[in-house]
Amino acid sequence: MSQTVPDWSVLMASCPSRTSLARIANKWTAMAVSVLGNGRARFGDLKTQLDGISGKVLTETLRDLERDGLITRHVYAEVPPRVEYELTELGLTLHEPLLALCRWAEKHIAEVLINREAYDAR
Amino acid sequence: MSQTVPDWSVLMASCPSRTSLARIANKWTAMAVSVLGNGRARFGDLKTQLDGISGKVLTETLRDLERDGLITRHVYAEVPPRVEYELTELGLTLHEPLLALCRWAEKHIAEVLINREAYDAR
DNA sequence: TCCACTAGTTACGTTGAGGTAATTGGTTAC
DNA sequence: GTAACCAATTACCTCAACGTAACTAGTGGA
Repeated sequence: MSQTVPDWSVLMASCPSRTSLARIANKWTAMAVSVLGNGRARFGDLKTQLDGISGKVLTETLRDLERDGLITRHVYAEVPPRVEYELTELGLTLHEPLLALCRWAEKHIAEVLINREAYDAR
Repeated sequence: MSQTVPDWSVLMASCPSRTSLARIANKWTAMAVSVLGNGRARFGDLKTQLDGISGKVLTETLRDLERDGLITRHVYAEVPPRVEYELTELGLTLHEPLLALCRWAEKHIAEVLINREAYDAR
C-alpha cells in the first residue's frame, strides 16, 4: 500500500497549489492560453487578439506562464525582433479547461446580464 | 437562414462576456463554486473552508456571484443569524469547469514548482 | 540622415483589491 | 440590566496591480 497522490489542496492557504490556481484562474491567462491553443503566436499578434491588454501586462502574463512551464518563448535573431510563444505539453493540458471558461462566459452572458439587471433593480 | 448564436467574444474588450469571464476566472470564485458544488453552505462554513479568505472578500465574492445569478442566498430569521448559500442551476453548469481548474492546480503543482525553480536559476 | 519597425523595459501616477478591526442586532447568561 | 456572544457587514487604510508614455536596440527604407 502506498499513497502516491500527494495531498495538495487549493483550499489550504499554505499549499503551493494555491499559487498555481491564482495564476491560471485569471482573465488574461484564460484568454492567452485559449488563443495559443490555435498554435504559436507572436507578441504583437497576442497583443492584438487580447483586445485591451497593455504591453506591460502582456509581458508580465507571458513571463509568468513561461516561468510555470506553460509556454515556451522562441526568439529569432532578426531585425526587427521576432518572438513567438507556444504552449508546452503542460500548457496544452490547460487549454481545454480554460477555453471552456471563455466559452461559458460567452454562452451564458445573456442570462447573466438579465440576472444583473434584476438584482440591481431590487 | 437565421443566426441564432450571438457573436459574443471575450477577446473583444467591449463585449459584456469579458466582464463575466473576469468574474469567474478568479481564485476565490473557483474555490467557492467548487465547495458549493457539495451542497449549500453557511457563510461561516465557507469562511473556514476557503482558508485565508477575509470576511470582507468572502462577502463581496458571494454578493457578486448572487448578482450574476450563480448562487442564491437563503436567510433564516434566527438568532444568532443564519444565512446559507447555494448554487443555482446556472451556477451548477459552472461547477465542473471551475472544479477542473482547482484539480489541475493540485495535480500539476509539483511539475510547476520544478519549472519555477529551473526558471529562477537561469 | 532620420524615421519606422518590433519586443520589450522602466518610471510614474492612479485605481482597485485586500486585510484588520469595529459595528450591528437580538438573545442568552449572570 | 448589562455584559457576552455570534454571523455578517461595513469603515478605513495599505499595498499591489494596472495603464500610459517614454525609451532601448539594430537594421532597412525613404
